[in-house]
Amino acid sequence: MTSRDVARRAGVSQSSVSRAFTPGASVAAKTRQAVIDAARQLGYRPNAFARSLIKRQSRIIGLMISQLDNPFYPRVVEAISRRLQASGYHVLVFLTRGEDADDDLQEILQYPVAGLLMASATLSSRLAGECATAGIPIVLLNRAVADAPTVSVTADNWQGGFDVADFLLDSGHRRPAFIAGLANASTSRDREAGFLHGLRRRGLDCFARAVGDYTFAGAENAALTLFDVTSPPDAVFVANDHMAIAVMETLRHVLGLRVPADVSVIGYDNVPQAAWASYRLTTVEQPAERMVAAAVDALLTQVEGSSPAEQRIVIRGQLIVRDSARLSLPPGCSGGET
Amino acid sequence: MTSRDVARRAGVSQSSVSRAFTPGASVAAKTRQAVIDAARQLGYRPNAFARSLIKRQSRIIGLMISQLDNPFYPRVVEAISRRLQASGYHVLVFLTRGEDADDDLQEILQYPVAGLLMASATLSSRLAGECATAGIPIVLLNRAVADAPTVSVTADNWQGGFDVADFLLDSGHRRPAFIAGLANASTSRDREAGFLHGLRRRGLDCFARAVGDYTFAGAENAALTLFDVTSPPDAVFVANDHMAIAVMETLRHVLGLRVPADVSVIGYDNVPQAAWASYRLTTVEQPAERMVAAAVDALLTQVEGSSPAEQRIVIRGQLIVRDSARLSLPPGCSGGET
DNA sequence: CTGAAAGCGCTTACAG
DNA sequence: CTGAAAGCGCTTACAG
Repeated sequence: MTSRDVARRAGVSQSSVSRAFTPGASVAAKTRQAVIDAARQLGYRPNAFARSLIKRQSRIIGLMISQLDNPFYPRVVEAISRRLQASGYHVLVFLTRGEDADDDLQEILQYPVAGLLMASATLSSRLAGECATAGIPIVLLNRAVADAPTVSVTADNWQGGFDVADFLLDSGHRRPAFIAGLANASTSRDREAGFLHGLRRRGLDCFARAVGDYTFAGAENAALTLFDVTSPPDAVFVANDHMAIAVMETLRHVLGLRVPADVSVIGYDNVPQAAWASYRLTTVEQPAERMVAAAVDALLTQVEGSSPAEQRIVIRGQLIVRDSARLSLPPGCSGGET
Repeated sequence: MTSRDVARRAGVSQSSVSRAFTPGASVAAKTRQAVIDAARQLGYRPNAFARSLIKRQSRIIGLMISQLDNPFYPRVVEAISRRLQASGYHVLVFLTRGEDADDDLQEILQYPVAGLLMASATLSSRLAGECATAGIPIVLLNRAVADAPTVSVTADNWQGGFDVADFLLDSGHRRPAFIAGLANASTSRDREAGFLHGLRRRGLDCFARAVGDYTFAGAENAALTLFDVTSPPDAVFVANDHMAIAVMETLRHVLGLRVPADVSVIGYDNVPQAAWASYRLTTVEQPAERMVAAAVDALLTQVEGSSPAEQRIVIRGQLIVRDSARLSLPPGCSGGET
C-alpha cells in the first residue's frame, strides 16, 4: 500500500496524496477529502521511514538506559515516553549492558535518530564528540560526562548529601555511615561529597563506609559489613532508596535492629515504596517529572535547531522527613559516645 | 555521510560498499577492507531506514504497554529488550493511554515495524484483522483478544486461581475474599474464575469481593471496604502482588490487623518485593522470563516467515508458599464460624 | 491548487 | 568479484 496506489484510486497525483497528509500544505479541501477516502479504503498509512529519508530527520529519539530494577527508572521511562509522544516523537529504547554505553550506542546509531537521551548510562567523550559532529544532540539524565560539553540534567546531588548531613547532625547522630552506589556514577559521588562536606563543616568524619553498587543484594551485604560489628554506626545515609530499603530489611529482619530507635536510615530518590507504611523512609526527593521535563525540553530544543539554554541543569529536591530517622537525641543519652 | 561518499573515498562502487556491510556477500577481502577503512575515516554507518525501505522489512518491533508502575512490567520490558537486541531487533516503545491500544496503535503503525508485542494492553478485533492483512504479526502478552485469532502468551491464570483456592481451603480458611484487578483484563477474570471454581468444588462461595483496578490506591480502598466491617474475611486472594502489598500495608498499618494471624493474604506474580522480609508474600509465580521468551520466539517465528506453532501459549507457574498466609487452622479454632 | 520529475540513502538483479 | 542502473515509498522545488 503506497502513496502511488492511493493516488491512482483517488484520481490525483502522488504529490497531492503527500500534501493531503501534510498539515498546512496547499491542497483543495475536495482533493484532500478524496485522498483521505481512498486511503481509508485501502488501509494506507504514510511510511514514516520513507518520509524520514527525504526529510533527513526522523521523529525518533533513542533512549539508552542501564537499570530498570531500580524503581526510580520505570517512572523515568514512563515520563519520557509520554512527554515525547505528546510532542510527536517516538522512543527507541535500548538497554545497555552496564553503564558504559559506547558499544550499544554504535548499534543504535544505525538508526537516524533525531536525538539521544541517556539515563543511568554514560558515553565516552570520544563518542560524544562523534555524535556532536554527526549533528545528533544528546542529553544525559542523572549522569555527567567528564570532559565533553554534553548537556546533562541531574538532581542537586551534592546539596542533597549536604542536607542529609545537617539533618543527621541536628538530630544528634554522632556516627554517620555512608553506603555508596556504583563507584563511577556521578550521582553517588556527588551525594557522598556533599555529605562529607556537611559532616566536616561541623567537625565530624564519616564513621564508616561501604559500597552497594546500586543493587539490592549489594546493599544487603553493605549493611551486614557495616552493622554486624561491635560498635556500629548510629545512622546510615544510603545513596538511593532502592538500596535503603534493602538496608532496612537487613537491619530489621536479619540483624534484629530497630529503625530508627537503634539506627537511622536515610535514602535518596523518594521512590513510591519510600512512602509505604512499612518503611516511611526519610529521603531526598529526586523529582522525576521535573527532571524528565527539563531533559526532554533541552533535547527537543536542540533537535529543533537552536542550541540549548544550559549545559548543566541541576534540579533541587527537598529532604522528605518521614520516620526512618529519629528527630532528636535518644532519651537518657547526651550525645553519643564518640 | 552516505554510501556514495564512502565509495568515492575507497575507490569502489556503491554496490561494493553495500556488499562490504552485508555479511556473506561476495566481495574480495581486499575490497571489503578498503571500504571498512574509508567508512571508519568518514564515520559512516549504513542508514537503517534506507535499508528497511528497500528490503521492505525493518528490524524494529513495536512494544505497546500500559502500566509501568506495576513492578512486574519493568522486568518484562527489560527481558523483551534484551532478547530482541540479542536477535538483532530493536524496540520502539509506546506507552498506551489505558488498556485499549487502538488509537495509539494507529500511530505506531506509521512505522513499518516487523512485528508488534502488546503487554497489558489489547486491541480490537478490527485492528487485529487490519494488522493481519497488512502482514504485521502480533503477540499479546498477558491479555487475550476475544474474537480474533491472535497469538497470546499468558500464565495459567485459571489454574493459579484454582491452586490458591485449594491452598486456602486446605489450611482451614472459611471466609475467602477476592480483590479483582481491572474489570476487563483477562488475567484478573481468569484468576477469579479458577479461584471460584476451586472454592465451589469444595462447597464454598467467595465470601466477599472488591475491585482494585490493578492500582496501589485502588487496592488500599478495596482492603478498607472488605475489612473495615464487623465480620471480615479470614483470607484474601489479591489479583496481583502490586495490589497485595498495598493490601498488606493497609491491613497492618491502617486497620491494625496481623498478617497472617488475623488474615491471610495471597498475591499473584512473584515480583521482587514479594520476597522482601517485610512481606514474605505467598503468591503464584508468573514466570516473566519464560513468558517473554515464549512471546518473543512466537513473534520472531512469524516475522521470519513461518506461522506460529501455537495460538495460545499458557505457562504454568508454581504457588510460592511464604509467610503471608497461615498454613493450618488457628489454635483453639475448629474450622471457623461460617 | 496541481502534476511531472528528481532525489533521500540504500540494495539487488543483471551483465560482465 | 564488480559496476551501472533501477527502484524502495516518500517529499519538494519547479512549472503551470
